Formats: sequence, structure tokens, C-alpha cells
Amino acid sequence: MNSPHFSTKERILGAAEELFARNGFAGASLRELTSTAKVNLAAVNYHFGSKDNLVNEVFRRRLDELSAQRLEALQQVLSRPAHTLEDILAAFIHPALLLSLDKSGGSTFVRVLARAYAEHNERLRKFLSENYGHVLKEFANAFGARLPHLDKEELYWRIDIIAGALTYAMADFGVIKRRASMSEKIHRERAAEHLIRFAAAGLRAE
Amino acid sequence: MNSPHFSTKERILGAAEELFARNGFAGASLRELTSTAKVNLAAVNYHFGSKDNLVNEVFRRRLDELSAQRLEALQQVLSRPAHTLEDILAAFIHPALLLSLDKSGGSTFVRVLARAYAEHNERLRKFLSENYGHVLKEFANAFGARLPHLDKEELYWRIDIIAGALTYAMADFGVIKRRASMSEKIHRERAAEHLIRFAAAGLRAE
DNA sequence: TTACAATTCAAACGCCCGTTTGGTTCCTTC
DNA sequence: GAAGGAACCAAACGGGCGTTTGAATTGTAA
Repeated sequence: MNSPHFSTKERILGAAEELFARNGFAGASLRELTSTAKVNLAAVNYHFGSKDNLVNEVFRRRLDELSAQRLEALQQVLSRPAHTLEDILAAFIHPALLLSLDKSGGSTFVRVLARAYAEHNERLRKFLSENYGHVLKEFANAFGARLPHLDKEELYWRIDIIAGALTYAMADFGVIKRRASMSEKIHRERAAEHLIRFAAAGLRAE
Repeated sequence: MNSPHFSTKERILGAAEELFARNGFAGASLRELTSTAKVNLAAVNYHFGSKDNLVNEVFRRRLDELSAQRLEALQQVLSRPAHTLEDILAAFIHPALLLSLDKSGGSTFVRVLARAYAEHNERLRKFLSENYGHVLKEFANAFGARLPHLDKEELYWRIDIIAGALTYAMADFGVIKRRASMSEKIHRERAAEHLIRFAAAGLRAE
């Protein structure tokens, strides 16, 4: 992660992701962060201007790619004439799963994302909604087309529930403890499987 | 909330709930907290020993009652011979809904609870698991009895998903914005309805 | 009323925070 | 190899943090 062949900025972003996930945005100090990243204390303010802006950059680095992958997967699913509800769900959930399995810190970023929700920070919500809200809308359209029996309000409620469940499941917040015999990878893949099956049934309800 | 006829301890707990919800546990300082509660700075350490223990007490004050209500509702449901899966879900979700509608701070406590999930704090998780883990187990048994086709792992995954979605929905994290014409009360009741229907379908899947 | 415990209080403790500074080193470019 | 900008660094800044102290105040029971 913080090997010497990574640039200072990259090492800072990596350490920030790690510590934001573990201790929260307020709880992660620049001193611990720069020490983890093996850079000078002043490097954060030199390269990112402030701690607040560092938070933004941590999100941007991952969400640009995640959103692109989701939209591409959705497009690919919709181009197949025989696609199912589960396929659309997979287009939404699978990129998040892949990200969570990413060798270089992706798994911790999912927890950072969940923290962002919990922070309820208006500045951050606005940033996320403005930059990545259109992705949710695309998926809502896709679900809506396959679920004509649901009115718009019902549909949005259910997508909201799925997003919440996905966030919590991927961030490993629940009571389920991974057994020692099961790898992290398989554990998360199971979570995604269960979530897709559960969410598909929930969407089809009534 | 912090009227003079409340005791010092009660005023501290009320202010703590409010500030923990708004700023998180690390983000809420004892100076702002005691100032809000109109008590001396040293009062927290005098009455609660430490900030960490104050966090515990904020949870205990609400969760004792919530857990009791959930278990009582569950018992009542199970005593009826013709109860449904939705009834059990309602026994779990409805007390949380009532709490979130409580006039004196209950709605903010739900957000504190959601923060606790996101914090991923080992100390806090242990406290919650030790004190309130048995409630989840009771419900797991009830669900399991009605869903014999699910093995234990499947069952726990689904309960985990439901708990996550409930926390997320009640804490108002999602994209759904309450319309101005709809009261907070009705908005949350709708959320609970949708969640029950969604979760029941998810539990019955496969 | 007196004695004692419980509570409240202002002040201070040592510590860690995000940020800034001014100098040093590194790396281009000519 | 000299010039100059980019990057790095140790040190310090002011300020807020959780906690502790010891004295003042309030409440209570004899």
C-alpha cells in the first residue's frame, strides 16, 4: 500500500482511506495519518490544502470508477433482451463487490462510504448527490421498467432500502462474523449473493 | 429537553444524545455538551466517570426500553396461533418506529444508533452485543421456526440485511426526501410499512 | 443548628489537534 | 554546473481536548 514506489499523494490517500474507515473523519488525525503514510506532517496541507479537501479527494478517487462501472454494467445488461431483475441488481451490486475486494484499499473504502452516510454531513451529501446522483436515477429507471406494478414512490422506497442494506452489508457492520475457514473474498461474495436474492424478492413483492 | 426541572444527569444525557447524533462521538466535545446542557464542565466526569461511559449510558437509557418492547411484542405475536411473518417483523420494527417518533429525543437517538454501527467501535460493539444481543437471538429463533427451508447461515444473513436496512431507513440516510405535505410521523410510518413488506418477501425468497 | 455527604464550580493539567513557517534538499531545464 | 521551482522537513503556533483538583455551595439527616 505505502511502498516507496507510490507517490506521496498516493500514499497519503491510501493511509487516509484506511484511517477514515477505522476512526472516522474526525477521529483520524493528520499526525497518525502522515506517520502511517511515511510522509512529513506538513505534506497533507502542501498537497491537498486542508484535511477537509483530502476527504473529498478520497471519495473522488474511488467513486468516479465505481459509477462508471455500474453504468457500463447496467448498459450491458439492458442490451440483452432476456435480462432479469437479478441482472440489474447485479449491475449495481457487483461493481461495489469488486471494489470491496480490490487489493489496494477498496475494501476499506466501502466502510468510508458507509461512514459518510452516517455522518449526515450536508456538505458531503451534496457533493455525493451532485456528482453521483444520476447513477441512482438510471437504475431507478431500469427497475421501474421491469416493475410496472409499482408506483414511483414505492419504487424509490425499495431502492432506498436496497442501497441501505448494500451499504451496511458491504461495510461488514452486521452481526455476521466471518468464519476463520472462509476467506474475506468468499464472505463478501456470499453477502452479495444473499443481498441480490433478498432484494429481488423484495422488489417483486405485492 | 434541558429545562431546569430535569436533573443534571438527565440534562447531560439529553444533550449528549443530541450532539452525538449531530457530530458523532469523537466530534462532540464535552465543552459544547456541558454548555448545551447548562451544567459545569466537570459534571460529566463526576456523574458518569468518563466520556466513554457517558456514551454507554446514552445507549442504555433507550435500549433497555426498546428491547423490552420488542420482546413483549414478539411474545404477544407468538401467542397468537395464526400469526404471520409480517407480524414478527412488525414486532421488531414497530417499537423502533415508536421510539423514532418519541417527542423527547427518540428520533435523534435512532441516528445515534446508526452512528454506532458506522463507528465499528469494538468497545461499543461488545457493550451492545453483551447487553442486547439476546433480543436478536430471540427474533432469529422466531423467524427460523417459520422459515424451516432456510439454514442457519442463510437466516442470519437475511436478518443482518434487515437490521441494516432498518437502521438506515429509520435514521433517514437515504435519498428519499419527505414531501413538505407529509408529516414526519406519516413519513416514518410509511418507511416502516415498506420495510416490513420488503423484508417479508426477502425472507420468504427461494 | 450542626455535621457530614453530595454536588457544583473555576481553574488548571498535560496532551494532541490542524495549520503555518522558513529553511533544506531534490530535480529539472538550460 | 548554475538557476529555479517543486518537494520535503523539523519546529513551532494557537487552540481545543478529556480529565483532575480543591475549594465553595447545597442538601440532608441528627
